[in-house]
Amino acid sequence: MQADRVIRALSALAQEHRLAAFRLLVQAGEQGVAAGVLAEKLQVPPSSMSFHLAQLANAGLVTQRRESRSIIYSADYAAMNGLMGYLTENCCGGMSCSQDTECFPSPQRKSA
Amino acid sequence: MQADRVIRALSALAQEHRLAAFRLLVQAGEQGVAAGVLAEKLQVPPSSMSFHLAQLANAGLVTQRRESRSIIYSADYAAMNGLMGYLTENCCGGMSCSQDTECFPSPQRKSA
DNA sequence: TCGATATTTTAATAGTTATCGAATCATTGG
DNA sequence: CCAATGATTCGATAACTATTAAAATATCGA
Repeated sequence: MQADRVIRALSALAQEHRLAAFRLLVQAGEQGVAAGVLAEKLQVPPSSMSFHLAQLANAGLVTQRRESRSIIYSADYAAMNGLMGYLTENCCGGMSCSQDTECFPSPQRKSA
Repeated sequence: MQADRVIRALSALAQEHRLAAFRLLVQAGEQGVAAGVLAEKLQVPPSSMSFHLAQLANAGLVTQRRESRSIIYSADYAAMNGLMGYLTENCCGGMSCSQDTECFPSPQRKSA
């Protein structure tokens, strides 16, 4: 992951509502959560939520799919892995048990 | 680490010059780097560098000490560990080899 | 003490981001 | 097709962030 993408990902997460939304999406897993549900859970008006979700999508941290009238957002674990990898490599002295620090519903290790 | 601190840390790193400065500080280790040296390496005017270093300090990611005329900045590995821990726990599904994902010149594991 | 060096603070300005109501677009059920 | 539902886009505004020259502060060496 190159610095430019990293900065967009960090900016995307560096905001109260977006960090909260992303956490919920991570919890929800592959299944994802509808935009309206996120707005309600976070007590944010729909247009604001939409704005924030667009930022997360632009940073590549979430994907979206339409399901009937709803638009369902899901965390992109590969992108988050990429971010964590960059931070570990470049901002952490390169430590951490390198061979296996993956975020979870990633290719391997399908979780519960 | 609580969400508020995490957001300040993420905001601090979500900027070209600050991310670059922090990377240099991580590389430099305990020894640290003077503000002026950072300004020169990053090709940023001193007053701008100072502004960015203040943001990093405010986020708790760096510490500073005076050494004669210079002010030496160093990465705070514990803070970075805290950030990584939060992200792993809350934004990654809680995976990663939890017992040992420390950034390096932390208490244990003194590095090369 | 004076001048030079290293850095921060101040202040003005430009640019970016957040907020949210209203208008718009897409999908569905009747 | 129409009304209802779920979501996004638009547009105005407020708040914050970045940039940098100039002034101020701190330390040192002579």
